[in-house]
Amino acid sequence: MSNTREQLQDRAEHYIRQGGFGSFSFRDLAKDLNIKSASVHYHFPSKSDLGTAVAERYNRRFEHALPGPAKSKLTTAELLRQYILMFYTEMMHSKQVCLCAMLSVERATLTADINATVDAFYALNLSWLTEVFTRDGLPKPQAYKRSCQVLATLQGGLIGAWSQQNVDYFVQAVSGLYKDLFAKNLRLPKNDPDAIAATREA
Amino acid sequence: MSNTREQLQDRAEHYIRQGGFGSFSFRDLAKDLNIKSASVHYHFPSKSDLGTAVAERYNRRFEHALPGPAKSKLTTAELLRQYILMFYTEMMHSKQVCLCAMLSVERATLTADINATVDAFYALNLSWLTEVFTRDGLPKPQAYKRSCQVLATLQGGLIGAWSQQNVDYFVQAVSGLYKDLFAKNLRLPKNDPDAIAATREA
DNA sequence: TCAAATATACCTATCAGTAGATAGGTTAGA
DNA sequence: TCTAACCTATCTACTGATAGGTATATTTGA
Repeated sequence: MSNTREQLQDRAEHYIRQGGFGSFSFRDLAKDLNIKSASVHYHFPSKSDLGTAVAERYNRRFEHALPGPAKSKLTTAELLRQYILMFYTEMMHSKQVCLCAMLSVERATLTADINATVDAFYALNLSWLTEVFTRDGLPKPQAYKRSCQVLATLQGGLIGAWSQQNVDYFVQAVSGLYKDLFAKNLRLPKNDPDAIAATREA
Repeated sequence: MSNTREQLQDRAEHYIRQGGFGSFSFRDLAKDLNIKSASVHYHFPSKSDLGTAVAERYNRRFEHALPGPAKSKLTTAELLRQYILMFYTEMMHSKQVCLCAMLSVERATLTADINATVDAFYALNLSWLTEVFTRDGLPKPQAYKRSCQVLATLQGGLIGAWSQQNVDYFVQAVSGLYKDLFAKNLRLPKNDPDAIAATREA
């Protein structure tokens, strides 16, 4: 796997998660890597191919980072906390929004390939969450309801925080949710002032 | 106020709420109204002007639709139900996402004018929600936390439902939230099968 | 072993299409 | 006669994409 190909995906993901799929061109990517736009087409024949590759890579990364709920000895509350942290920390130090939240919004302008990969993201997350909630005896319909609620709050929190350039919005939204679910406070790593400042300036 | 100007905003809002600000051109609008793109520039000199006008109009509409919490004799639960319904019904029969959720996501590519109007949307909603929650004695920090949670869930729910073309995702997420807040079920108008089918096909 | 063939990763040059925007002309109604 | 609301025509900039060339490295076969 060539390094260039990976770097192109890195840059594309960066652009998508800041301004959406339409916010960058092959020439932008080329400039970033000091190559020509025709060379970008060598690695990804079409922009849809690139978008699909980036989204698939994102899903794989997400899937790999999810703690296996069945085998895990962690409590449900702790599993959920780790799940929330995945969103939180990535936002904190990459100052970016969930890739699939961005692509969700642009759905009408994207190719079927990309949309299918975004669909897979939802399926992946909802099935993991449902599994977690079902674990301690919650009936499947309730577990599914909870899953939708959690994912919606997380994505909505990210988008609102990004829009207002205020990480606290995310923290407030999610800690409210967590308390409703587990009747205890959500512990998050201390708000790093540098990261927040960096988010503001971006 | 010319009719054309209003129609242009209607069409622009429609495009934005389906595919984002970058998903349409002045030529698209011109075609929709059977005029020329130069005439669109007559009404809105720049695309930023148009975007700002559309977002401001959206805010005004939202503000007007919000029931005044102070004077209202409705319970907090009922006020919230009505608030939720604003998002729900608009999604149901316009098959579209919250305008500001779309614009939030594209923030990095938009002008300062548009972004300021989106900021005003969050301020407007959060202050209304906070006022509602404060009404029955909830301390301000808790009320604010609730407000972030509610708005995040609603916007995240809309985006997820739009992405998956499945209204039920929104309903699940929001009814979960509502039950946490008021310990009773959220009553929503029956899912209109036609509207859902229409959403799926779009 | 060494030349021929192939593959990889880039390049130049260019295409047709579309974008937002502007200058300046036309028309119809007050 | 003035102005609002359109028009034609055109500009520059940028988009994704393609054709075809080059240099380097790797693999293959006699």
